[in-house]
Amino acid sequence: MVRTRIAPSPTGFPHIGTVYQALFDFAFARRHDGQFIVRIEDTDQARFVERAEEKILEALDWFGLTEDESPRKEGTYGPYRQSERLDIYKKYVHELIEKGHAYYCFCTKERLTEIRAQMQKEKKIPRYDRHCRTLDPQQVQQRVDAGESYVVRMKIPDNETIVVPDGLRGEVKFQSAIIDDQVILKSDGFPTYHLAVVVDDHLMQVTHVLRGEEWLSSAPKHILLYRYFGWEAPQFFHTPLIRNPDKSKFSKRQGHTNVSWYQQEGYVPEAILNYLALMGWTHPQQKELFDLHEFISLFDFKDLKPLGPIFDLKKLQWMNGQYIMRMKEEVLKKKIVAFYADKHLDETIVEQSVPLIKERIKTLKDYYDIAGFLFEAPTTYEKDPAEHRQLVQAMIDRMQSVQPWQADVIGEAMQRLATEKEIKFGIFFMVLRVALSGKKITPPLNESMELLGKEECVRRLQSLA
RNA sequence: GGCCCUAUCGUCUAGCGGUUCAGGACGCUAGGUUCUCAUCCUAGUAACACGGGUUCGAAUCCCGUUAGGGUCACCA
Repeated sequence: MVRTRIAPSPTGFPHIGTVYQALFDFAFARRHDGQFIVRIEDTDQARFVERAEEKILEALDWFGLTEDESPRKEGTYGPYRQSERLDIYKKYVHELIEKGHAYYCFCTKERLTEIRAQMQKEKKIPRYDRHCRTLDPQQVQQRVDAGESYVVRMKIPDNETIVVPDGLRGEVKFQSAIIDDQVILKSDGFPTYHLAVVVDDHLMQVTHVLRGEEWLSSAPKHILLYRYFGWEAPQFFHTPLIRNPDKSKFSKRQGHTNVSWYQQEGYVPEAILNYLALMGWTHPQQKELFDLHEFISLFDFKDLKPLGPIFDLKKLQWMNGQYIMRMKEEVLKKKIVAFYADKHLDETIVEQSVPLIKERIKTLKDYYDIAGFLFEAPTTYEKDPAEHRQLVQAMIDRMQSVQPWQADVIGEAMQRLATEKEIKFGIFFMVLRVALSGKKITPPLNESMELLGKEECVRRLQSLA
């Protein structure tokens, strides 16, 4: 049985990095008829953001990466929100204390800051001095009973090599001597990530843990916890972090990390997923364009490469254009109408314009830039059409006689006029184009004119003549 | 700074000791098609970080250097 999970913290907007992770988890779980879980890691009350959980789940839906179990889809291993599992953690913390693998610590934050500063001054590794590790057990109990504030720390062995098996890198070795006695239960009664993640992954029977590379250095602590509990650890895969163009960790400042940005810019989820899949993974036939279904049938964690890819918006743009181009016209129409919901576009015009623009737009947002003139007459002109008053008047006259008002007939009539006037097509049609749309770049003119209707075309030209 | 990870065109990557003076894609440049733009077609641009080994032979294996990244919290 394969069970994967993402474990986002509700501390902000849905992050594209979370989607990146979810894509692999989802594909792997589907491929093996397993389950993909969403567990909300809300153990940091200070950073909690209202509605963040909801937005993360909505984002997954948008991408078609809907989970099998989560706070909104209770399975048999819930609850799926860590803040609702406090009793569970407490129980396991006590088990660790009883087994002698963890201990109470009463050190104040002030003291900790002090010793850290001291150690840094002495150029030693800044870590906890294990002061409370040797406290008298009876005194400890008294202080706890007296209600004194405490945390619980796990004991790290003195001199041991801890091996972290990583599916992408092999065995990564760490010396225990440099690892801190990590706090596993905070003074507010909440567990830290390290304890919660181990307990939950075990209890929820997660088999494959895919998480960011930033967790690799704390993985030995998790390995230790699994050992202390006597549990079998899941398989770990620490994925490279997506990077900014300057190779630093993908950040809001330099890149677009917020999923909603992509939605607002008119990217389609299929293209984003396809693009993301190509970061660190290669299709066996070197294919670049493939859908989620195909990806599921091929993906394995083992094929991931531990390199930190840079997010290239240009390529995403190209890919988005490819998806739009290949999309069924009916589907594209619906997406455009939905994207411009606030404009209440005339659906018939959108439908008829889709064949004209599908090869010309890279994002849904491009649609109105290129086809907006079909819905409203231009108010500004990229070139001054007033210079060609006479020509415009001639166009109007010729249009009146076009019958029927169809693209090919219109085109023929206009070409004939241009020939008569001895004007090059390029120049002639540019004047007409700008006069009708205000723009130098538009979809094919004849078809656009047919869509606009004779009356509207004439009206627009008359306002200039 | 310690520890850990990584190292092929600007970017994403193929390559898993010899058939590669390194292939594809995006981007960029030039040309063709065309009423603009886009699509499409053609061509071009551009990389094995460096230094040692191992080997008959290294982009491919080993070591070191350098560079980049991650991490060193009662945040995840």
